[in-house]
Amino acid sequence: MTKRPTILDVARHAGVSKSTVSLVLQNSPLVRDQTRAQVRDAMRALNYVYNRSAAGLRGAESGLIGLVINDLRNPFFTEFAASAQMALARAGYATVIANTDEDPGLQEQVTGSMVEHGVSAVILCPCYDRDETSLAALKRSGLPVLQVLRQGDAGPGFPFLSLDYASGSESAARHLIEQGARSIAFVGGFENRPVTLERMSGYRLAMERAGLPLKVISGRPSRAFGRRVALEIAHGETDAAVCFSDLVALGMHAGFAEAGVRLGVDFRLAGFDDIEECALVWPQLSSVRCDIASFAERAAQVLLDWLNSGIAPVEMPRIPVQLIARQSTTGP
Amino acid sequence: MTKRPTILDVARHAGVSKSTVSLVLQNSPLVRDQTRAQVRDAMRALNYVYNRSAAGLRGAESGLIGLVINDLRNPFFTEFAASAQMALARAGYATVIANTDEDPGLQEQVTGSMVEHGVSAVILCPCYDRDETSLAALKRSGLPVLQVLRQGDAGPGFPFLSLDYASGSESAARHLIEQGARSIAFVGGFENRPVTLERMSGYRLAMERAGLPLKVISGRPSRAFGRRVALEIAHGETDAAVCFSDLVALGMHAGFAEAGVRLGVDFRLAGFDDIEECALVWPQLSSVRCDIASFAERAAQVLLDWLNSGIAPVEMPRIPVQLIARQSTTGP
DNA sequence: CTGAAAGCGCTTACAG
DNA sequence: CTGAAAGCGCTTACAG
Repeated sequence: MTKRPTILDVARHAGVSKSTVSLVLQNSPLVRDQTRAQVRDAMRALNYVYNRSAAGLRGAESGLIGLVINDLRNPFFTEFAASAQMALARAGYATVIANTDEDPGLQEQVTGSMVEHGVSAVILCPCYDRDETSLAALKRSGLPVLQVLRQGDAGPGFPFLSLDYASGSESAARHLIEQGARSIAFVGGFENRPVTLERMSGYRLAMERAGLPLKVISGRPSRAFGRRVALEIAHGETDAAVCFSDLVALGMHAGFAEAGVRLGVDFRLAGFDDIEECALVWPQLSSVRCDIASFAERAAQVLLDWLNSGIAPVEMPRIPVQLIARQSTTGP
Repeated sequence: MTKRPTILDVARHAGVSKSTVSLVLQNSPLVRDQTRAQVRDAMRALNYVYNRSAAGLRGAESGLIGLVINDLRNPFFTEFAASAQMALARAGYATVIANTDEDPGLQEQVTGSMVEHGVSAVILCPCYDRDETSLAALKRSGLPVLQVLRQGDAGPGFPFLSLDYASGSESAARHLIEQGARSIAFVGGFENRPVTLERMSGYRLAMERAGLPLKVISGRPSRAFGRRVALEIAHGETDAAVCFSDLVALGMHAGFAEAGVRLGVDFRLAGFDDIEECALVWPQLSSVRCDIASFAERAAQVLLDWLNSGIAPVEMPRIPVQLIARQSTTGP
């Protein structure tokens, strides 16, 4: 494999100066159409490949966006990441991705690496990290960083775009009450975390309004935890649950199947996020739709606008969510 | 935000030449310990950030690996991507990821973009594309490209690392036969594709050996397709199925639940991939374990070895897989 | 072990 | 509209 041709080679081949080639590369209107065509032909003839590192060095945009996700294996975040990456690709940006696996040490490493690579901006769904030292490099960099879906421990360090979790769990709880449930639990999520608190607050509000007692069962937001809880509370007095997430709800779904509890009849179950699977299990799972694909596109757009305008977004409203009622709460 | 300090600033601050700083950056043994310490102090004092674009320009490794995936929303590939990214991060590489969504046009765009960004190598799970023009840029680049999990249409264009799909479906079919099943279908996957053919071949072998008739129900490897098939064949003569993937099997799982068919009793169902969910649904789903996390680490290692040694890997053996029998085939 | 010099492939004013 | 020149922040021989 011989050396890649440079703009100088292209310039020679096209019989112009390398400045002209550079201008063509940037779609400058300064170049005559005919010249532009010549240059393009030369590029094709030589199999020219643009070298972005070189461009970046001279001050151009790197065309690289960092995407830092706390848990990439969770389908909710997978969908977010895939959609965001594709939206960014449509705008001509490549995405450097990293899973921090909820580990501040990893978060520190990967964000540092992204800064070294000269990303133009970052979309961050942070892991929890009390003093947020793991975000120091990002903060120092002065890069546009859009925080999404989860507020870090240190509060609003970066502009924050998220969903209206509170109203989501409120409508879920209200729906369960309307269906006749009286002993409704909130299942899953760790109680000291912002997302949990938000998702719980709507549930709490609806319950208090209806004069019903709260029942919070905290724990890892995983299928395994949900399954365990279902097996424990099956055939008990609890007659419904709002879950922290669909993963928890799907775990409960499996646990209740195992315990012979009929969803929508013996017990009413609502998830949160509305991942694809909800409509494809049986009985179908009611859930709070977050439309994460649209949310991801919105996030990408906010970041691109920031990048283009140079002005950081301020105080973004929470994106509305919507309860999708299915068999697990309304019966078959 | 002021300009980032360069090695020249660091050199001045530390009272050495910039060459020395560069050597420290590369952990060269040529530098005296004391000098190295001085330089490191200066870097810290100035908040120096290494500029990889500049380094790359002068010939150094970019430290960037491309990861091109046909369907990032599929949990099987998500697990692969997340594990590969983390293994690469451990080796100091950042990962540029792209979902091609089975679209050759997108594949062409994103691989081109990766080459422009100067990735050092690529891990590719290609989308199907008859003439593979979408991979032309990658081929021309001469970069190390490791193809994984799926052979492209044009056959072995790049070194290929994959799992022993054939023996997996063979042991699944044999297991079903041993459990007493006689009318066993192979469900899901498009028949003209290499992965489908491989995953089917083991099933075919086992069935022919046992003198049993084949029954192939092809289609999209999705939950929705599996569910539809289950609803169609429920309470029919078919008494077992080997599925193309867990997604198909989980769709069938839901469909059978809806149809009132008892898995492991009325019908024996085996999936393929053994994603986490298999052990967390009820009845638990038997599946062919691919241990995709280990596979991803292996793939990362093969690529890193290639990068370090400069020699392309040859003829890699298929990684063994293993049937995990659970309630859906053996009964509760 | 350390320094001075050249150069990687681009972009960006500045002339013309 | 196009060209000549400088320079982005590094690494890499080459001296010393």
